[in-house]
Amino acid sequence: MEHFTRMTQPSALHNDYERLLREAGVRITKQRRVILKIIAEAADHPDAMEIYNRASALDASVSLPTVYRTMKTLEENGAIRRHTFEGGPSRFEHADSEHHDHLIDIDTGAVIEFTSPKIEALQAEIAKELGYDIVHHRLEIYGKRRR
Amino acid sequence: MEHFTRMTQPSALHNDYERLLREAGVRITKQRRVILKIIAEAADHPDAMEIYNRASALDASVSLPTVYRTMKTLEENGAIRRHTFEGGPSRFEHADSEHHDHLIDIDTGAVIEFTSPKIEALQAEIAKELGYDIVHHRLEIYGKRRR
DNA sequence: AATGCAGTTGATAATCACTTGCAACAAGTA
DNA sequence: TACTTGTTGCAAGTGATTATCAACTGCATT
Repeated sequence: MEHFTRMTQPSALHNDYERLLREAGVRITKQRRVILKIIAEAADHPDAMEIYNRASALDASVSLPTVYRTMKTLEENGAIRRHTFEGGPSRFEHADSEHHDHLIDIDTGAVIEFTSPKIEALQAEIAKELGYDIVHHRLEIYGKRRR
Repeated sequence: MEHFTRMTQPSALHNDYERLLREAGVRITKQRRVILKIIAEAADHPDAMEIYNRASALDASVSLPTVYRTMKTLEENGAIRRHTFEGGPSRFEHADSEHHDHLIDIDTGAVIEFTSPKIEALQAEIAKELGYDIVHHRLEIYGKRRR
């Protein structure tokens, strides 16, 4: 079998990201620290509002605009990945995991992660043939659970 | 080589769609006829505003809300396909072509279509393994032209 | 530890991409 | 031609995200 699946694991690497961000000239404010913690511990793919809700519970000083600004900053620094699934708001996940694609359960919104080196290889081949360098790509399968 | 590419071809199948839509109980108003024509003749992937602009040039009585409403109706009846590429508004194309995926030029927004039966097969295999039936999927490669 | 300043923040307003409410209108059938 | 019901334009509303701006705060320096 050439592809495999996994569920996101909570990780405690936010301190590593703090170091990384600091080195990139990003100040570690208490709001960012809280948001970073939320992301690091999330086993799902929360959107900005959900991150705001979770963060507010830990520190009432976090505002929604700051969540959005922070997500952009973290994305630019490679600390998180942004997913724009169909019809909904952006959803985020920490970036300290291997690249993977998503299968979205149309009925529940649940997200299952998977990777397929073969598909990756085929994509690279196609891009090359068209004269392009891949910056990134997105593969989403929308499905219904078979029963 | 198992995959191939093609550019969208203008087609004059809008009359077929008129029949199809009528049979589905959708009234063919002059606004819808104009929009259908725009879509049928488009060789690119215009968004709602662009369709509105092109339609307005042919018939000033077409409004933006009607474009949006019509796109939804056409999508529900399988006359068009909607694409939600990253960061931008929905873009549309007529549905009388084979399924294909997209390579988006990050610098110009240009869209190149391609298909890869191998990738399709791998996706089916993955979904099956996860216990899902594929409703639809989306594969987008974002790249920069190699020079 | 106190200082200075550029980066950050919260509150508020604005923007973008759509969507909805509603009265006037027009397709397609009787 | 009349009728019935779907459609339309306009204006207002929504949801997600971004911009403005004065007040604030990391953090490098003194």
